[in-house]
Amino acid sequence: MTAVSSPVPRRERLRRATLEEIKRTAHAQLAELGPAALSLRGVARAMGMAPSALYRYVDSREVLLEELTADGFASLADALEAAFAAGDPHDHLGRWLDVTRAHRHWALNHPVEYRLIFGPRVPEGRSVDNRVAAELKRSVAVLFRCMTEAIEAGLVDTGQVGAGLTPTMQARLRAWAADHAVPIGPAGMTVCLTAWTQLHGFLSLETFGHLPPALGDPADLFDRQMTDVFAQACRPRPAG
Amino acid sequence: MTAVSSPVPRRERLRRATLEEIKRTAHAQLAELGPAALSLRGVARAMGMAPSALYRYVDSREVLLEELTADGFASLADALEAAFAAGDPHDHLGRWLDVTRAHRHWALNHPVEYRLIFGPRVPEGRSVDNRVAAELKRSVAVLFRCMTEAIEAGLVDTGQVGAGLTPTMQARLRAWAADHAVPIGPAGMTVCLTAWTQLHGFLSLETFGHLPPALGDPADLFDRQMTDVFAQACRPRPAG
DNA sequence: ACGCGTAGTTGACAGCGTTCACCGCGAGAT
DNA sequence: ATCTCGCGGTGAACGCTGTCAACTACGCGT
Repeated sequence: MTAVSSPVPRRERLRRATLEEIKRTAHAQLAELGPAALSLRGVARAMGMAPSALYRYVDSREVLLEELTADGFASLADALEAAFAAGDPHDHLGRWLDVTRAHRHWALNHPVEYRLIFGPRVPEGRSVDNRVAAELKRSVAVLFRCMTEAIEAGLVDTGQVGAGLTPTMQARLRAWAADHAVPIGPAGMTVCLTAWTQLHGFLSLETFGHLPPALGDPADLFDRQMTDVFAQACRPRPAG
Repeated sequence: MTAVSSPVPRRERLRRATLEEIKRTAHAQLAELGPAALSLRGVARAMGMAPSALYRYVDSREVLLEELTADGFASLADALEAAFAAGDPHDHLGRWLDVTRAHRHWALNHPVEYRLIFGPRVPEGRSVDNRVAAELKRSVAVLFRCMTEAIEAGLVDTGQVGAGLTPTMQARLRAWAADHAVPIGPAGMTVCLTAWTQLHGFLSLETFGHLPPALGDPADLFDRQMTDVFAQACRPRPAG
């Protein structure tokens, strides 16, 4: 604040500031109107500038939404990492519950963002090889870490879990793990994937409004499912 | 065709025909452009009529999409019921796999419809107490039936499953079961819910493009998860 | 002090959902 | 057989959207 020499040349600083304001304003509109109703003109109107001026900062409406999606994933990843860091490193089940509950609470507290980031990505192509993929990777990495540490602690019967997978699928899982820099084999990845699909299935049904409203707050159902999916990984498989 | 007396008074027949054509055309546009890009004007253009004429048949674009959503659920429910009917009534695991595979194949073969029906429903309200809810109910009812028959066959340890649920949640589950006319208790509903969330979590991640493309076709991962979720229901719970 | 790049403006184009006023034909009633 | 009314359909219009092009003004570096 008191610095006479700014590290960034002021011009760039102002640019970043307005870009930040654009994203803030867009986020606000998103939160109260939903992704479909977010309009560049509305953002410009709220900011008191001409619609076309936004194009100095944003390539298109789609790109802006993509940017907000990446921000959403980043926020989720932050929440998960915080829960992971605050958990007891020796109580693997407890920390797993902490992290998954954090996931659920983030979803419930950021319903529109959840819809945005976990809703259907645009049809085909759009190889989101950019920040979106990176932040998504960061958030699932936390879930993976919970499981890998449980595996390293000897809680999971990885031998039986891996059985029944085709070699090609094992290779693919290995590649996926390598892409996440997670030091586990196909068996561990299978456990992770099961946990992730279970978690996401519950939350997407809940936040997308497909669970009957009469169910109320299914917090204990969620806890039970998350406990079960963890516990199941810790036992030898039934013959499948 | 040869009838001289039409049961419906011709006027109504024509009306239903064009309405059907509207929905067919809209469905085509939906399949190749996605829900966001479906436009009434486009439908009218493809049908060779003025845009405003559509409003004689459809209240609004939103209502048309709702109608297509209901059709999608109906199509899914048909596929599930067919798989259920074709399955061996005594091989509960086999039939469960048949039904869930049918679900997955429907999702893969109707990607846009899947996004439409299982994507985020519009924010709050919109209590879709109409056909959408009915057809959704019909499709989950098939999954429920697989589980209830397995329970009736004595395959599931319902005693232990029900433990750990709060009384209010048990009551809600009971109400939900009653709403589906499914003769099972809260324990069975918990199993059903777990199976459903697992199933939907996998498919939504897959069809919404959140699984890494490097995974290829995760058919055997899907089979394993569906087998596990069924098998887990058939064993006594770990202490949770 | 000058010139240039950059942020911002106005204005326009095409497309969208939706509404309104009008029009013609076919069916039902007299 | 004629009259009338309603229903399907048209065209124009409004206000909204994303996006682009031409133009202006200001501030920075030389």
